[in-house]
Amino acid sequence: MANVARYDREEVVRKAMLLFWEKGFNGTSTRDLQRTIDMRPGSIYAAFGNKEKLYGEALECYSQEMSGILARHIAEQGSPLAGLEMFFRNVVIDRRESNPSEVCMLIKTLSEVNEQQSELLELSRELLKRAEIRFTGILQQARDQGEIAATANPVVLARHLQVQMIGLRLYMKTSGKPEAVRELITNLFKSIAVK
Amino acid sequence: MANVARYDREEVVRKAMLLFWEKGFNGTSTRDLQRTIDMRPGSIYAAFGNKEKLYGEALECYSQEMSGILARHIAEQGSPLAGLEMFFRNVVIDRRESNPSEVCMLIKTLSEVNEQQSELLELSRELLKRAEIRFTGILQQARDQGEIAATANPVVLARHLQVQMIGLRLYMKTSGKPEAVRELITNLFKSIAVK
DNA sequence: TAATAACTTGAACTGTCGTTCAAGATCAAA
DNA sequence: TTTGATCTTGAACGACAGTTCAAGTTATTA
Repeated sequence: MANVARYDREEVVRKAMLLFWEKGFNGTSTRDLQRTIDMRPGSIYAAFGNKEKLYGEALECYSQEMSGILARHIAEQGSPLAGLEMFFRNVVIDRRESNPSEVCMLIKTLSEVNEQQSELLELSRELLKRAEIRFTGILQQARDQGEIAATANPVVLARHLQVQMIGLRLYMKTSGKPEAVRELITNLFKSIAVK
Repeated sequence: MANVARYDREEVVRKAMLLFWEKGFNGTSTRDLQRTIDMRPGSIYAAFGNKEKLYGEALECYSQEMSGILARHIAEQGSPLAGLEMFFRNVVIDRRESNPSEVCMLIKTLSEVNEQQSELLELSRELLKRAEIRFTGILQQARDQGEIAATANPVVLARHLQVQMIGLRLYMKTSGKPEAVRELITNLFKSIAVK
């Protein structure tokens, strides 16, 4: 064939994701990117097309990581509802300082990007929708196992959880009060659990 | 003394606010601003210092507007809790298309801005804190009037409302489902009201 | 009416942006 | 060992960013 790429695409996308997550789309310059992923402009544009498409791949990478974290918590707890609660605590409170940003990358994108990057807007909507569907499935399991009321509606509850996840992470960044947020999460799951 | 400014400062800041709210800090160029507020660079920099300071004034203008809207709803409803609920419906659902953005401008700032504009970060934190204190006061009134349980904690409840307001507005933009969001708001206020 | 302080104008500066592309390097196949 | 397709390099492009400032305009004061 010919010369073969000298970079690991997954690794590169992950590094780009961390930078984009921290600085946002407009806040990240292509020169920032070049340094971070250690590639020259020509290679980047040959591999990814442009900045927007690379950001798109970074968004998908972010989604996969979050999805993996959720799966791990559910497996560890051996219970859908307890797994969800641990996931909330972990993402909103514990990881807030080691992560590039306290805010969900999908939400950052949704609130930053305008109509000129409508593909990114649609992609973040799509990925958030998938997360909600994921929540719905987990809540159905919780209902089947009697962890939440048999009359509860998993679809409505999943929407509720999405609102909480979005709101809590931003409130964490706003207030800087982990104890207050911990209390809010506890109350949230108390109000969901079967009484 | 001498020549007098030919622009109305309040009006100019309000126009700048609407543009910044729509496009964000990094997404708004000074030339965008020049066109929108109809001032030349020299005048802008003489009046406001720089882009960041103008953005700061825009943030305060935004806060005042939101605060006014809340006050009007409470006055109209003649009840703290009903006023709050109408405020939520109005801001999250009714005004979403006429506003420059569906997302709260303070939250947009908080999630976009980095350490290089730490003044703006601190300012949005401060203004969000004021909003929360405002909520606390209203909830205290609601408790005094027996609209919520006498055992309810207005401070914790105000935090809860902040999380909801942030989450609901972003979820509205994510999902594009006003009916689902309306249901979430109804549930929220049902869960708060005295049973 | 002349002087002067305040405000406005817009060209221009320096720096950085996203992106392109010709030239060089690399490796599998012939 | 030569060929040739593929990938890498980094200088360079035009556009636009935030900001400055000398020159011009305006209205008040003396």
